[in-house]
Amino acid sequence: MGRPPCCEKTGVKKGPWTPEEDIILVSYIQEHNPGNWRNVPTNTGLLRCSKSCRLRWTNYLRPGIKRGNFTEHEEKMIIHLQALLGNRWAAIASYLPQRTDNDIKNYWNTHLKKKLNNNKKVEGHDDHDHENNHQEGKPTSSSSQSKISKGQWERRLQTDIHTAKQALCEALSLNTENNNPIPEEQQPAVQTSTTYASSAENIAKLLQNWMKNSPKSSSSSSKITQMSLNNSLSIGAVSNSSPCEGTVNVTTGQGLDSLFSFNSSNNSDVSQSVSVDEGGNFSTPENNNAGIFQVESKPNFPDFKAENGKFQEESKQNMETQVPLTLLEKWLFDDANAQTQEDQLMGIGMGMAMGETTDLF
DNA sequence: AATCCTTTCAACCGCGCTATA
DNA sequence: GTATAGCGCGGTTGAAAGGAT
Repeated sequence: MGRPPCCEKTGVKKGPWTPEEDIILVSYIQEHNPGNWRNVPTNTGLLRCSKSCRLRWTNYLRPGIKRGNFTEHEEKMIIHLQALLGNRWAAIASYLPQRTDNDIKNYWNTHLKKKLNNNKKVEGHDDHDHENNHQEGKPTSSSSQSKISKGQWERRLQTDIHTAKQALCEALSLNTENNNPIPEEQQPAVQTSTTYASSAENIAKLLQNWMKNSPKSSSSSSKITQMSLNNSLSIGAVSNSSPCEGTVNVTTGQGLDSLFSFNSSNNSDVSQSVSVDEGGNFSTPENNNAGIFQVESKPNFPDFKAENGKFQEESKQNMETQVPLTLLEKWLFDDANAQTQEDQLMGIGMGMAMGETTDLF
């Protein structure tokens, strides 16, 4: 007896989502917040299964998603994290809050894997073991477990932990030490090109029409063109014409402002705790929460911390503690810093675990 | 211009985990 | 302790777009 289907197969629409469906879903979630996906199809009248709705939201419609080309910095982070975590895309995505796990997974499969393979060929490496482990979704460093003794394995495991901590620390510190590490001229066209542009523009048009007809739109309008945060992180109109990229050049109701406007568009993945007041103004505290994307909701704004998944968990934690770093990250920093010197002496710095990836850059 | 091949990525599928009754 | 529902995750698929012949 197999597992029952998540929903009735009959009468369920499949395939690409239309802008109209997107609008229905977005407007529903705007009112009810993400969660309880089971009820979404019935309440919205969408002929989609709940799973499809959730996927569409988390991978596409959710605010804060950056689309388009990956920056060199993002690429580097993905390569590092993939080497450490394996194909745990959701975990990797948690360190790139603007990217979805699906996006990262696709990018890895279509770009980075080839890039690494080419790099290996150029270097003449014959590292099939390493590659196989990636294929199987396991961290590289565990590849030799079966070949080494238990003592060696334990030692290796410890080394892996140190290396992981250090690499994560490095990846995170890239965020904090420099808000915009890539020179402007080297920045990819992420802000000016996106494969989603065409459909996003369709949605934007539909949204504008929809909002014109919406009673909400006339009640309170806020035009957000650009907001420079206290550390040069800018949010808002730096991006392209896609509403999902953070541009809110149209006059919208507050609810939709909050849906589409707080996407950080910088390329360094510096995550910010952004407060939005009732006038649509943004503010950010002094501290940068590396790896955490947090939005403090105020009245009339959807409570995005209630969103499911990792953001909810992390946001909740930060809402409660309001500390600059999560405990884990603090631990990583502290411990990795303490270990750096020791690891270098042991010859197990980043070079060993990341040898082939770091050479890329 | 037509056809075939390759690449990209949105969406689907199935399984595992967790919460709840 | 067990069954069930719901959600999240990773692997895979397939349509569309772009490139090569």
